[in-house]
Amino acid sequence: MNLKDIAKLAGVSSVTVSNVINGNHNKVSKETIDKVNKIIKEHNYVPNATARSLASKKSRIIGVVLPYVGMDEDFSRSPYYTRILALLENYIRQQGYYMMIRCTGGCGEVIPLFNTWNVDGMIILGADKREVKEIIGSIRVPVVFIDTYAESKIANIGIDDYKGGYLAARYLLSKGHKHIGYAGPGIDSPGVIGNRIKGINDALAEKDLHLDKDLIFEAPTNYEDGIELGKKIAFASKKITAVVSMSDVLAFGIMEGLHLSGLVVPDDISVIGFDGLPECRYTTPHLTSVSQNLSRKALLAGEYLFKMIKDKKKIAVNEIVDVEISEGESVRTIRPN
Amino acid sequence: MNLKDIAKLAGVSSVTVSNVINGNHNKVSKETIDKVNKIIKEHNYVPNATARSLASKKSRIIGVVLPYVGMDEDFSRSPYYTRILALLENYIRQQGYYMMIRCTGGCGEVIPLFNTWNVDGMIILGADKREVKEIIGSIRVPVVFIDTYAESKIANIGIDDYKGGYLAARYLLSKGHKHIGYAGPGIDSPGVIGNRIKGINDALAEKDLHLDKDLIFEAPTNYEDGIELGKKIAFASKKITAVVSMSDVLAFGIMEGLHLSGLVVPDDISVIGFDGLPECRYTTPHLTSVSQNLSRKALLAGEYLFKMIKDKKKIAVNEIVDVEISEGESVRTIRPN
DNA sequence: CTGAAAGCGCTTACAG
DNA sequence: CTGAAAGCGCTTACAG
Repeated sequence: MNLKDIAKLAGVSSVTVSNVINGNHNKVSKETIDKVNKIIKEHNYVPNATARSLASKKSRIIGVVLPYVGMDEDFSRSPYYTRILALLENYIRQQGYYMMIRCTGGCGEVIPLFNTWNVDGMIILGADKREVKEIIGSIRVPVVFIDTYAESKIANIGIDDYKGGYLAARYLLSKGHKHIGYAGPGIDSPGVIGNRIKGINDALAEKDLHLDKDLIFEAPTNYEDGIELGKKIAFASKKITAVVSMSDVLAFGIMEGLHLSGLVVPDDISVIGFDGLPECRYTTPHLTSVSQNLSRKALLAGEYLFKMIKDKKKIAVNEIVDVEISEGESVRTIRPN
Repeated sequence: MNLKDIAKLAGVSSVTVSNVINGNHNKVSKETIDKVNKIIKEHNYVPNATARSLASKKSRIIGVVLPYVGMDEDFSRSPYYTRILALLENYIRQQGYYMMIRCTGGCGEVIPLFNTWNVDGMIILGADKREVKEIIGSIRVPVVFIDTYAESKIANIGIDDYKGGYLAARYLLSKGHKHIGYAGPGIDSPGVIGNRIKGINDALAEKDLHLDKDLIFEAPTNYEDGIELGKKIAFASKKITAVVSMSDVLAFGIMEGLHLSGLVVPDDISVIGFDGLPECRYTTPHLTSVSQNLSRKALLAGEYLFKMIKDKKKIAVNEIVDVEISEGESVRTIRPN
């Protein structure tokens, strides 16, 4: 069954059928519309999307790019990406578009991939500054980045990482903690981490404190590395009373590592995470975390993308979604003695 | 840049370029191949996938269908689906195919969707018996189901649900539990749940026990409902000492509900989950669970699908992946007094 | 409001 | 080994 068949059955031309399907109702009479629709329904006809895409140069496909670590990795390692992905799927589906997803180490390799499919737009998660130029230079469709810091004119949806770091440290300080540790990627990483570190430092500085070099624990933000980090922290300087972790998943690992080392959270040491995932409630004690509004991030990403697609012009914008402390029970109050 | 441009630059016909791109090396001389490839590389040419798909009637797209609950739901609610999805993405990507995903309430609505894109194959998660007929009746490409019970001749990858139920109950019995509860979807659901229930009952029967009606707690398998269920269980018959939950996420909720009610797991009550997700290690105590090998399920699904695609014929098969108890600390040993 | 013609960028037989 | 021709199933101006 194709357009021509339907046209023949309806006694009209393919053009007319095409106009009916595409809702160009100003070009077709009411009766013709009804007649054609009836035949379409009777025969369960669905237009061929590849032919449509080829002819119209639109695909209704949105390409979504997720970062991955190695060939054997999969994105489920990161509940954060998973959640965003699910939210985007929902949004894209409700727009009547299709979602094509791809994990990749370098966004460069993804460009030919999506060019090949004439995607109407792309959403790229966690790209770094260097990749951005390569991407926007060679892609003509609208792109929205999530969590990317770049000088270039791009549409980006991020969070207030500085404030996140600041709030985490302030929260711990307000609970009487003075010797605060850091756990996460190398503290000299630019962008996301750099800004959080700055926030932490500024909060500490207000109390004439600073991040002690001995209390900086660097590791990738996943569960397994978290366990190792937890063990290290357990045997580190005795004065440490709290740790700021750069992700919830890392924090889960840290809590486990501390537990395995015989320490109790929060009695012996407090932990605060970052992201505020639903999984924070799976742990005992529940993880206190700097919570970001993922629904809002996904919503904004979708809205900007479709606005660009509909208006056919790019938007340069940097939307910063607010963060807040979501309290669990993993931070204890130290009484000033 | 299109085929024709490349052909012109290389001084050959489009057919020849096409043959080079598609690796029909027996049809082109070595020198021509090199010449054409050089030009392709120089100009960063990528073939237009929609045109290819239209002409060849192959798309290299695999459609993946996930079940969802309501319009506002997203699949991240279920770490189980998320994990499978991530594993499938990895497999599909490594085959050089594209993955298009879709959440849906009824698989019926997904048929026109994927027909429209000429997908080369589909993987459908958690379809129920009634949907199967509708799907296989109206789709011509290879389909692999995951976790589906059906009489029809289909390719399905499942787990040994009966054994899972049996092992869970046996495990609890071996620890001295006699009053065992059930938590999960309605126990008269056919398929997955029905078989697990049967396994539980058979294990209990071996000890002249049975599932007590008072100890059956029905709810959808998600965290929030789990909390409510945990509270109910806490105030249920005093004799209950252990609960078998039909999913890990539900079990997490139950543990939380019990905790909120002042009960301690496993001291006051033991809990065993189902799935064996990595998240089992996030809880304190770690959740003991009937663990299924998700990597293997995804691998088998991928292998069967691509075998069907390559051999161009359907396979009827029901692969049952083994399950085993993955021990955490959420089940206590009751001393016979 | 309706349709004939051209074209989107490929691949598929087929002929040489 | 190479290429001319036809066709995949649509949409896009354009003419009426």
